[in-house]
Amino acid sequence: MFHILIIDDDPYIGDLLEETLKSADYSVSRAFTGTEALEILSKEKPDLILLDLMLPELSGEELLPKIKDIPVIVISAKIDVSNKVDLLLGGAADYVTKPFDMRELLARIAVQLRKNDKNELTFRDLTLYADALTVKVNNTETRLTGTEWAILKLLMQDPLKPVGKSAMLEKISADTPDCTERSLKQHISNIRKKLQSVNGEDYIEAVYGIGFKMKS
Amino acid sequence: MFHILIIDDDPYIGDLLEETLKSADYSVSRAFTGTEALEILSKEKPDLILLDLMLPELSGEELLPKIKDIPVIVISAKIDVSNKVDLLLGGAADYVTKPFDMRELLARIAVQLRKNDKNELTFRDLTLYADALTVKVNNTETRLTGTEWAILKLLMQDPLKPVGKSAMLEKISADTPDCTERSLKQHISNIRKKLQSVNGEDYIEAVYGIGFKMKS
DNA sequence: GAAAATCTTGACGAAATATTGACCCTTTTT
DNA sequence: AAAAAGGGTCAATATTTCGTCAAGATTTTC
Repeated sequence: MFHILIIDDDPYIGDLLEETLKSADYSVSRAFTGTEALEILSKEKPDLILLDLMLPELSGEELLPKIKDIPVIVISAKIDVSNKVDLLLGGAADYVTKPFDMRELLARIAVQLRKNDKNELTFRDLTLYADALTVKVNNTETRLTGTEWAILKLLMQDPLKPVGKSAMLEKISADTPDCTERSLKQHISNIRKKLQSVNGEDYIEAVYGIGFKMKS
Repeated sequence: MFHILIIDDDPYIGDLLEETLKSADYSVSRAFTGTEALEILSKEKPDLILLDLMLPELSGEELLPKIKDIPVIVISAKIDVSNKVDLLLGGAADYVTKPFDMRELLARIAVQLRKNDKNELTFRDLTLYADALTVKVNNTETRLTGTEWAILKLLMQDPLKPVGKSAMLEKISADTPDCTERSLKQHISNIRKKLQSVNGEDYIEAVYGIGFKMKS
């Protein structure tokens, strides 16, 4: 089940949203101020955020840049186009103006969550499965460990772009708190070995001084 | 550069879109009917599709499910919410109603292309990429080392103005603490060599007694 | 609690990158 | 015109990073 954080100081709209989302089978958290939202985000990581711009203390515009890796749908009464453009370019995934139709909002939420939903990731003849901790190389399935899988996923999410070593460590630190650059190197080596054992190819490329990327 | 396919039978709106997109530095293909669109898609794979619903032969609603793995922004005069919802759930990435503001459309396109971070720097036929540590010369990609990239970036940030050697050293000292004017000279030479190996041109010019600038 | 799987760390050769010396050419100064 | 200073490049050396083996530490599984 997907988890959604509603950030809105207006209790009436907030309640309406919460009720609608719950009946659409989402779980919901609530924040009424920007600082409260940050507090919640430090503890839990929702799949999506609904953000009203008019907030006491910390405004929505200030809050948005602080949110990383979670799609944000901005809800606002402001119909000003330049404001809308700024927010979209500033990281918002979508922008809905009040008053909005609840069915449309639900559809736009579904669009954002659809991206997270695909539990397969492919690159050349590699397929990474989300639920099984495995990769298929050339139709041969190979088992990976948890961290190996997490690392390969990071690389395959954006195969063209090198991923920095420190960025990797940060993102996999949840499962392996004391993974260092030293051990990361070893994990990469182990992934290579497992993939190579199938058809002898090396799929990973080092970018000197930066990190790693998929070999294109 | 990103490539966008416009599917619209109205030549006036299509021309307007094409012109706007081109001036925003996208490359553009055009289709005027649904079948024509499918024909184009069998040959090329754009990064994004703008789809008008009112099409002769094959309607936009029928065309949408046939498009796979490419984000589609639907443009339509239909403001009917249930129609909007159906399309969004049916695979559309976004939905914009006519009449629309061109700046907003551009922002929504940028969101789909995740072009939020401007990590490109161009000068003549050079393009410097921030995340990959590469330059494209005449569409041929060449890899640079970290310091080479940092130096070229400084020069390309404003190509007309010469950059002093001491200023360069200061700004790249984070990565290479013991780079001197002596080694800087060598790095410049190495950059030249890499760029020249593509089409024989020298892009860097020395300013006697000061430093370096891009050759204009 | 023993065995197995996984994670981390030390060591060392290989590869990529950075720095330096030598030498010649060009520009500026005297 | 000669001297001095800056610029350009080759080649050698130094330094940093990468890749892997093997061993020890930790966690998971039975």
